[in-house]
Amino acid sequence: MYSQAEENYLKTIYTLEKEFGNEVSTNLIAGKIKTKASSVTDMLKKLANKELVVYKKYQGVYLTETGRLTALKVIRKHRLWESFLVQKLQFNWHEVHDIAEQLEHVKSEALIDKLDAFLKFPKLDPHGDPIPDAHGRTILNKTVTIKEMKIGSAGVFVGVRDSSASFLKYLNKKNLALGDKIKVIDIEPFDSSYHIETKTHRLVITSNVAENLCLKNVK
Amino acid sequence: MYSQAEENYLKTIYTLEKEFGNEVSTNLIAGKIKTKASSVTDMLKKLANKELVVYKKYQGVYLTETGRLTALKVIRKHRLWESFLVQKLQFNWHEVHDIAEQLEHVKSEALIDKLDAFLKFPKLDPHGDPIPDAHGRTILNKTVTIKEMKIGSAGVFVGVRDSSASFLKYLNKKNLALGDKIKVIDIEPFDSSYHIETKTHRLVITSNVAENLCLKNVK
DNA sequence: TTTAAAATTTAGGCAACTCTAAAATATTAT
DNA sequence: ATAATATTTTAGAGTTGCCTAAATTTTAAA
Repeated sequence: MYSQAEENYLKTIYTLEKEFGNEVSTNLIAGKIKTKASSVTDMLKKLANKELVVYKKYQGVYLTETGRLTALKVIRKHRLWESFLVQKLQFNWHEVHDIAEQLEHVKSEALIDKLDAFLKFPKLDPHGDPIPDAHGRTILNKTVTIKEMKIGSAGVFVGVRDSSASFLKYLNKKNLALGDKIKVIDIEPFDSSYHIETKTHRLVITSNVAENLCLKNVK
Repeated sequence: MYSQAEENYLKTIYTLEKEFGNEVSTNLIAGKIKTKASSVTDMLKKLANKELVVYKKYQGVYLTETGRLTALKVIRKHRLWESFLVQKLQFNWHEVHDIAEQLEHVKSEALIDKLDAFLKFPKLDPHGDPIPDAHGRTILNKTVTIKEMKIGSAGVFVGVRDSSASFLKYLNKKNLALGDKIKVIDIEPFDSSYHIETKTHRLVITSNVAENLCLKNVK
């Protein structure tokens, strides 16, 4: 079993690899988890000893297969807990991150399997990110932003590009929630604003907003 | 906020106070949480500095009001999580303790309040122990063992006196679960065994078992 | 009431994880 | 190519929570 600190490093390295390509630098990690570079160096040595990462002094790190799988298991737990918090406990999706950050370190295979079943094996979390299965596999998560859609097409709102608190609050205010079916009614050529429609209401969003809303199953 | 270790000590001191009266000894605590007496001494000093316990060298400890409330909040979380695991995730009640032991340390008032609501504000956990409310208050938990019941009376099975794994397994095998309505059909004077009835079946239990099953709302 | 046994505390140390400050290495700009 | 700058590592140290071994205090027994 790995410590919470180790799990956090692995998860961080995993997401940084995705974002910036392989070979993650010490400073990048330090920035992400708000520690000092020297602390990161210490931990990287420890992870390298356990063969969870490949680390060469001054050259950055990347995950081994074991490291990647371990990271994915933590991410799986994080996203399942987030789904639980939103779907079952009625949290808003911008409130759940810090809580899931703690829950993801609870150790029990049985717990996470049963939670998965309880939630009916969701494939995407409330932010629209894919939930890895027990083997670390995820579905292809082909999403399209509203900006890429044509008039008359519709899809299911599954995620955002910008997950800043302010943007998430904007969505709440406008009554746009994950899982909503959204249809593009009209596109205004003048300012490329979008007229969209949900089950309950219609509204106009700016092009800026349109490129931050991700939809699935667009037809 | 208190560390996990601190919370565990407070919880342990609370339950030992209940079981053995005030002024809990170092060795008692050490035995309960499987550490050495010297480690306990270290921690007691720390807790005393934070005014969570009153501690006099060689004289044992007892909780302050703050300490007691903090302990009760941890116990509240533990029991709510146990209820969740059994009621929603279909765990058996003898499997949930170790998982709840981890979940009880997750920090979030909102989380525990929403969990409480999701479970419909239960008053007793799966073991029949009372769940403190946010202020540390519990319902009077008047229970009666089968041994104390008369022929023809019935009640709701809410807890056990002996919560050893082997006894809990026995109950599972006999298909006796928390929440079952149990009626006393007959008492055999010869060996004082009890003939009891649930919604689904009848069985005979020894006097030994009868004094370990607690029922509520007995009429 | 003195002594032997049991319980508790102190002293010194270890492991995990963090930090600051200084040293080493890499990168960039001239 | 070399100097200046930025990045990374090392060295040394602090905190939490645990340990063992030795010293102290309490308790129970003779």
